[in-house]
Amino acid sequence: MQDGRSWTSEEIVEERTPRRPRIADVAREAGVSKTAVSFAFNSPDRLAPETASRIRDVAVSLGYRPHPVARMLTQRRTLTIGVLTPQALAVIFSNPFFGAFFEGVALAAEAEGYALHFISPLRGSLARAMDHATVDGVVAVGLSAGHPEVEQIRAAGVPLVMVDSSAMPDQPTVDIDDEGGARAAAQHLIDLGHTELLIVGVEPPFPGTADQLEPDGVMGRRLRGYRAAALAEGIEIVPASFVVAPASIDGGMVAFRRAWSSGLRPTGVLAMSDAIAVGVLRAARDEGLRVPEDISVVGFDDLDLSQFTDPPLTTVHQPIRLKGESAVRLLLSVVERRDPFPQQVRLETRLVIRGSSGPAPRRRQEVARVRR
Amino acid sequence: MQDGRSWTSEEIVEERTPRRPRIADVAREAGVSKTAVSFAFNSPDRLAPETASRIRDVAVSLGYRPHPVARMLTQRRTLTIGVLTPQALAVIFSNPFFGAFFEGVALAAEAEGYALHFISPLRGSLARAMDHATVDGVVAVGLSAGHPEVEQIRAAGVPLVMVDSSAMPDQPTVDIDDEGGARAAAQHLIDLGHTELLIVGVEPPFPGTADQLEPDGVMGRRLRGYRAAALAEGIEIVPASFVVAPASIDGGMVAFRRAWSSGLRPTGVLAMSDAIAVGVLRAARDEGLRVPEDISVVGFDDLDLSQFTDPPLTTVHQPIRLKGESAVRLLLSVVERRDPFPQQVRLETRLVIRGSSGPAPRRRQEVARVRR
DNA sequence: CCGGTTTAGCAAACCGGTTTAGCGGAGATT
DNA sequence: AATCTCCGCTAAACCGGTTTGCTAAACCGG
Repeated sequence: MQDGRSWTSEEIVEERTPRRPRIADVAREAGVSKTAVSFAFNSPDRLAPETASRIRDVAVSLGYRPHPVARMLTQRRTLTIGVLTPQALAVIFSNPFFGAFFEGVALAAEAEGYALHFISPLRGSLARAMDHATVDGVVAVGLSAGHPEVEQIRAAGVPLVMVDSSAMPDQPTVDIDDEGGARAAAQHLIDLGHTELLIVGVEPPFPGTADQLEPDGVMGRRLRGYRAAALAEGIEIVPASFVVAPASIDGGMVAFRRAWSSGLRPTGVLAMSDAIAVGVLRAARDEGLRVPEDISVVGFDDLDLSQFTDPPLTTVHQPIRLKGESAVRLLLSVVERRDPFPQQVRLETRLVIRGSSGPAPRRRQEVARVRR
Repeated sequence: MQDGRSWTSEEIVEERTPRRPRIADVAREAGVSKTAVSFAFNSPDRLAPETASRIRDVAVSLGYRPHPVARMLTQRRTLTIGVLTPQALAVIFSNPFFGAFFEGVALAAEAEGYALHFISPLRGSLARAMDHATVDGVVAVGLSAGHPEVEQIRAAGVPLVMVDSSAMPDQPTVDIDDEGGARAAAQHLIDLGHTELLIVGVEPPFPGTADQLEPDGVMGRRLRGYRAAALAEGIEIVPASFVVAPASIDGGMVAFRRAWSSGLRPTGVLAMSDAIAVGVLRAARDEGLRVPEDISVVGFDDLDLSQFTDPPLTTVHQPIRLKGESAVRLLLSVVERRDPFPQQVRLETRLVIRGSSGPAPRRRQEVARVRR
């Protein structure tokens, strides 16, 4: 005030970054109460038509939009569903399986007007990430049932649907017939005369996990399916012929190369993911093997790209998009209290026979000879 | 009260679903003020150590966790960044390009402790979706500059970084050297002797858009690159040899088939996306053409899968993940007010020559004859 | 003209936290 | 002993909306 001028608070405000207009600003400008402004937006029928439209005019002229966070607080709903993954999003998004899965999730969510919020371990902690997540419900994918966060989420009273984890009673879940699909895949190779099988599983995200192989997890179920078919035909699956790899093309290549150079000479490979199968395909070819003449490869998932590989991949089809859709629909049914009873959805799988599987080579030498 | 008993309000509450404990509950139970509880969580150093730990004990025994929405409201930050796409998420997630892009986005976001919130047109309206989005900033990808939402977001004071849209002054953007990449691709084919070129562009998401081809958009820039190289060699690109297709394998197949059956006999195809290029590859083979002997195909993007196609795809590499990372880093630098000056980041492209391109066939008949 | 019902709009409470200003008491300083 | 400082904690204001309860005026039929 040294210049003899007095500053009104309004002027001072103008000097700074223009504050986001609040409901009170609109109310003052329009000469009504905050309530009226709120009504103008949410229940215009409680206002005289001309009042409502006048308020709205003032609102747009001020550039006012109700603050979404404040609105969430009072309405107790966020119109957002959380997608929880035990791995970093960066590795999730690189996986075509999740691409398809999220497609289904997005489809069902958008249809009901919900947005998607991805929750992944922040600085290593899923719990910390959950604390920041403003969601009406959560779809957790690939989270093992024993994971500590599960209980935390349930305790927080947030509706939860688990996808592809071991079965949990009184907990909505969505999964597929992993065992049946795997059995069909193994049966297929066995029917073609294969007896030397290599199984490539999916490496669990946390190497440090105590129970490396939960018998009830996805991998456990698939392994059980493979084994069941083999056992029925008297074929033995030795531990050495079961390896794991990251669920990627590279992972599959590395795994096959390692198995091959360790002396294994399978004529049939059962991969628990298409990405791995594609990697096996490539690695096998690099070894000079012909597919399917020298070696057969069967995948799992039936990704879009699997019909375009060379040769097209024989694989176990699972309805990935539908899985995502089902999970969200199930979730929303409990979020919106339409159906408080936890449901368990199990989707079908089926073997899709394409070009990467064929009759086993007559004699093992035939294969061995090829190797250089 | 007909039974002569009086109900305390507490008992009534107990009858219903157990309310989520609030900060006041913890305060009462621990015999302290709300402030103390808040301090126990956020600035424990302002409390006597034993008080803080006692409060925390009470909190866990009650299962209390601060309500994230309430916390957002006071702290004025959501620790979430929004990803805005002009198309439905269901179509976005099916596109491997976005998979890779989101990988980069997720990487940079998670590194700074931010979660991801996807904003897509809700019931057709991006504006409506934005109104519900609780984010500290937005990365908009593929949004044309003229899109009305852009102004709305800026007016709302939400920091915004635009990726792959036409350049906007005083607006942070991230894009790539589309023109240079395209020029290199076309030059490559021309150097190989190709003169009959087919260009397949990416169909814009909104067929109804007035300016189908913004000269400054991604497609406009790439087309300009193709044209520049052709023009320099005196090769003419007639409108008929420029077609568009959805950015998918299927889209590429359909587009090529249609072009072929309409009588076009290109010896070289310039596709503006790898997905399209892969589709072209397949469709060409379906027509009995050999790649690259009869026809060469050059893509754009260099997706992971492009090195695994048959033959491996010659394509223009762009650093997709880096693009996502850069966008988020740029965004966070303004969100966290480290750098208020809008920056424009332009990333390099480079031609990657693989197996899908080769010398043009000697005579055009040579190609025509192949056709059945 | 009167009692009863609608209508239009307001003040205050509330959602569930954080933050500011300040207060009483203990220990240190003069 | 009086004053100062620091510590540990609290009351109240605040973030920006929605919702409840209520009132004054307008409307209505009799």
